[in-house]
Amino acid sequence: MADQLTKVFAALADPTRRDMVARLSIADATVNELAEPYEVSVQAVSKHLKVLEDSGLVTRTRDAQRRPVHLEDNVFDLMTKWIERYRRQAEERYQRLDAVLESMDADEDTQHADSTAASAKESTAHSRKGA
Amino acid sequence: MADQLTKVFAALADPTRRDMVARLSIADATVNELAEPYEVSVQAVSKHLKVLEDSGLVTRTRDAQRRPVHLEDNVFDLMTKWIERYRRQAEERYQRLDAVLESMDADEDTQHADSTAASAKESTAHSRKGA
DNA sequence: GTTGTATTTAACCTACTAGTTGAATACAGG
DNA sequence: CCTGTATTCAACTAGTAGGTTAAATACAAC
Repeated sequence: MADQLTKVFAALADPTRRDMVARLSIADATVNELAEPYEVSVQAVSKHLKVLEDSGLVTRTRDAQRRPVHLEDNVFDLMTKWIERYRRQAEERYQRLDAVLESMDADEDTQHADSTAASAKESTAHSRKGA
Repeated sequence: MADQLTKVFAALADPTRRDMVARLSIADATVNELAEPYEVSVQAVSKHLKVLEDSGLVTRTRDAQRRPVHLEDNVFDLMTKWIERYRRQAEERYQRLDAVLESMDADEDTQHADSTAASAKESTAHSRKGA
């Protein structure tokens, strides 16, 4: 019932499932092959795959009694689009803020910064590294 | 105890929290401001913020009795790096597969494709669109 | 110091998640 | 047809997630 973005993020919020995705990025694999390196039961892995499948991250074909699992790389776009949208939004905002602070720096000798400006300036120290 | 990638994906696997992140990308906000548009209690929003904070997606400063929430956009990099790594891996693999299939297409008139090749070829139909 | 506002903590409930084991299903091969 | 292999389904359990209300804390302002 949840939208796909919710399902995809939830699917990847599990280290075992992320590891499965990592391995599937190299080659398709069957349930048993995928389960082999983990300590959990094959049934548990089958459940993980159901979650990944429901999220659209993988699909399964049929090959006799085997169910090869295949990674659907296009689903990644859904996430990156969401992430990039708000990252960009945030970055733009910080750029505007930086511009304001720079113009305040220019005045610093003549006019002393009040407490509001000081705290606003302090808040730029947080995460500006990619710049 | 979970690693940050797990926490970040889990944090974003909730529509309310994603919406908060979206709003915080535009401007910092207090708990009450954030809670206002949602139907849930302020306490519930406070919990959501704790999850976001534990994941590193937001930080909080102090301003009298208020606790302004601030989005840490650098955490997005963690996700995009993970995603891009495996997307690239998968894409490279498909490119190799496509190359193999193209060379098979070249032979198609003289030599009929066997069932293995046919099913392999069919599997390319899945998600090649960004190409 | 009492009152009002912002926020967190505590205790509790319900639903879901990830795991288990055991049984069922589907198919291949002798 | 029987056996082995691959996978799923069913039923159960322990832990966690997201919500609630009530109480506690922190601070401002009068």
